[in-house]
Amino acid sequence: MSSFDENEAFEAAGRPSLSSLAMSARGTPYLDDLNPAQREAVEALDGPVLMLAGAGTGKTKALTTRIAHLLNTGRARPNEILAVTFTNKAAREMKGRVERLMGQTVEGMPWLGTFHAICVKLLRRHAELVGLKTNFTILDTDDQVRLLKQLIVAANIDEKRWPPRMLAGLIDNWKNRAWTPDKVPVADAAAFNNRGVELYAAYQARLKALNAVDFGDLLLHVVTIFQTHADILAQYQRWFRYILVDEYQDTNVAQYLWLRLLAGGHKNICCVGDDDQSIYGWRGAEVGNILRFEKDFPGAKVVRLEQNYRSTPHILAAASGVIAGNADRLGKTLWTEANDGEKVRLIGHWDGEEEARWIGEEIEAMQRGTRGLAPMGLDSMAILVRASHQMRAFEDRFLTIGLPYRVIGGPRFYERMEIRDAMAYFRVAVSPDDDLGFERIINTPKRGVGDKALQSIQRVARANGVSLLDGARLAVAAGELSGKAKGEVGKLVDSFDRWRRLTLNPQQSHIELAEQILEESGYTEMWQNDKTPEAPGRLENLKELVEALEQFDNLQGFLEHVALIMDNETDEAGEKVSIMTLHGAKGLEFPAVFLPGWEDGLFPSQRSMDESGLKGLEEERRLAYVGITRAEELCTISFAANRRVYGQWQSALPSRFIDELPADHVEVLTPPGLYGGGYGAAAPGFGGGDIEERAASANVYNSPGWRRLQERSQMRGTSQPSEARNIVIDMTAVSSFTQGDRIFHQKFGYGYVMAIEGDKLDIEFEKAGSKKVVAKFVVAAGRDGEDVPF
DNA sequence: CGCTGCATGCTTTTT
DNA sequence: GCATGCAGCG
Repeated sequence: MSSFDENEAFEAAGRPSLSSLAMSARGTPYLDDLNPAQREAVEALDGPVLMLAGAGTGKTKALTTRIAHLLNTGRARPNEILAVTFTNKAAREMKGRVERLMGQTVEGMPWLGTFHAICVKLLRRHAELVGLKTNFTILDTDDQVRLLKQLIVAANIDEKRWPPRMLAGLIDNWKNRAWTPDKVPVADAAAFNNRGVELYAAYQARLKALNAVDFGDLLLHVVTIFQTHADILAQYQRWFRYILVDEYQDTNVAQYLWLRLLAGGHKNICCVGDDDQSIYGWRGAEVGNILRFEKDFPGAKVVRLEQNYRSTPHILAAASGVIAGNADRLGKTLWTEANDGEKVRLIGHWDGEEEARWIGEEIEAMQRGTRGLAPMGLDSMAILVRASHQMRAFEDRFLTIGLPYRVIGGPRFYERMEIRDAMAYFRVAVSPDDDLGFERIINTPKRGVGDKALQSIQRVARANGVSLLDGARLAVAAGELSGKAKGEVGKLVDSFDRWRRLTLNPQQSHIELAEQILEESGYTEMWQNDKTPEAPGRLENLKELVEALEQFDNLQGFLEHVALIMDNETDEAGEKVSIMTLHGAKGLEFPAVFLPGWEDGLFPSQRSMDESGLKGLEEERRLAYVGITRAEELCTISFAANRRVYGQWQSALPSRFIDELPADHVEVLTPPGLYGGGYGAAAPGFGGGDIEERAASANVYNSPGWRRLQERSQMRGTSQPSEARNIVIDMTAVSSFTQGDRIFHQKFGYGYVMAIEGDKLDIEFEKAGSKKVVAKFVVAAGRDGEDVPF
């Protein structure tokens, strides 16, 4: 039986009586801070509770106060409370707020964390029950895909018709539903050219051989252990006296089973969520979990948090109007004591670039203070898009006008190529049998070790039943490699031997070792010699990676933790507008929010509707609800008639969600005639109507205003070259650049100044084409790039 | 083995 | 429009 460490020790010591733990003498002042619904949710400590918390209703406050109350009344010790979140950020926030409420650091809430982090902890204790060693490694998506690719090739399947990513998605889905290979239903097993389940089983076998798991396994293995070892399950059921779950609407089947199993004893489970904010169906979340709660947990108490502390009544009404279009809701009515404020604003544009230009100008106006609103800092404003490719229009525009912005989302720190490469070096140094890591870096930087050399090494390794690193060693000794590869691989193997010895030396600083590895492997040098605009950033990231090591005692510890902490906290200083996806905005709030791209096909996304029909449309509608409810004071929705999609111009109709906005709470900014056909003006019954009907009635494209715009836009389009030729070159301008200067720009790379117009430069970039950019965003670069300016 | 040039095919994203 | 991935050549 595996150890229960802190639990066992505690049980052996005997459970202190509840009264001795109770600190009720201190009173419960924190309860006075709550509204009646919140208070009800906090005080209903026993039995199943569903806290239905609408956007901005103080759910984190209720959740954390509930934890404080559990501790304060002596119902549970900190380590007897299981509190799960989806993200590290949410877990951190919760921990911090509990500590503030308790007025002290909560000594160990070891079981407050993400589903995955908690599962890692459980799985390390019981790894042997699913055929793993306790030091198993966690593969990221990249490793997962590379592994699957090997299996697909080995199974003689055409990887072009059946791409590894597709299989990865399929297996993820199955794992989300808690289907082990033997449990995949026959109907689904036909997937992936009839070989899906076979490959899934092969993949699991390979993972076991590598002593590795993927993210899905973390949950699935633990569920399997619980299902097959009643004694172990019973111990945890006893141990976790109270369970709290954040964002319950986002749980998938595996997480749901996990929770049900653990809550099976005390049944003290409190789930917090909002069915209207379920936006992760596409990655396995089941809204059904929250809709079914009362059936799953008979006698459940349902508490609704409906008082909103975030948004104005107009914003709430607009959001409510949209979400009312969904069936199968548990239903909530948000209300607020706030004053009316501004109506939600709606504006149409000719195309996506104009939309970006308008929003840029609007942001600058709001900075100065406009519409009777106080001047707003850029940190108070956000642009929320449906799909990340929409961000480019804004980035381009903001770079041109010199408006500071930050993109939230994007590739996470630990997902970046250079970070993964560096980590692969560390991994192999720490565990020489990490074949995936070795394979990743054997030819990075380029060592002249190509496909053929790698295949020889793999062959030797397999024939001798050893790791790739040892296979490489043997291949070199046996003269299996050609000239260049032989020398290089030999050197690499020697290096790893040396680094390995250093990892085992307790005197060796792991930070210095990490630097040494990156230096000696030639990895740092590779990026120093790289002339692409990304290279400096990558070197910067490597520096950051090494700095992050300081928080750990050794490389091993660092590697173990990092797999789960894919944080992307880029707290770049300075006032900046945030640009992010609607998904990325969940849980955030901003005084002013822009929601561009409300066009049918883009939002709601055509693909979502094609793939998931009405269910997909409803999820898109929830996304619209999430978007609007991020706004505190000012919410601006916009759409464009034309947009470049995959380089192709396409026109679209305004989103059907626009028709669903309640007219009383919307101010249409679009000039009359521009959008005369649909919203408010002409059609009182804009709530209904299918798309064809609206297309027929929308005289948008025939209206005089629209025509005017179109003409203007076309004129602009064709006149640009001549305008450019007429630019007055002002040599006295503030900028210190002259025509013909070679410059460097953070995003666009190298280019030459073609013309100067005030503080704006016309630059012909080597890679990015010609752009207008504010002078302060570029730096002088030497001729032919010999002088990299950092 | 590595580079270049063409064909392809696309949401959303945490862990 | 762009990144990725493959085939073909040096």
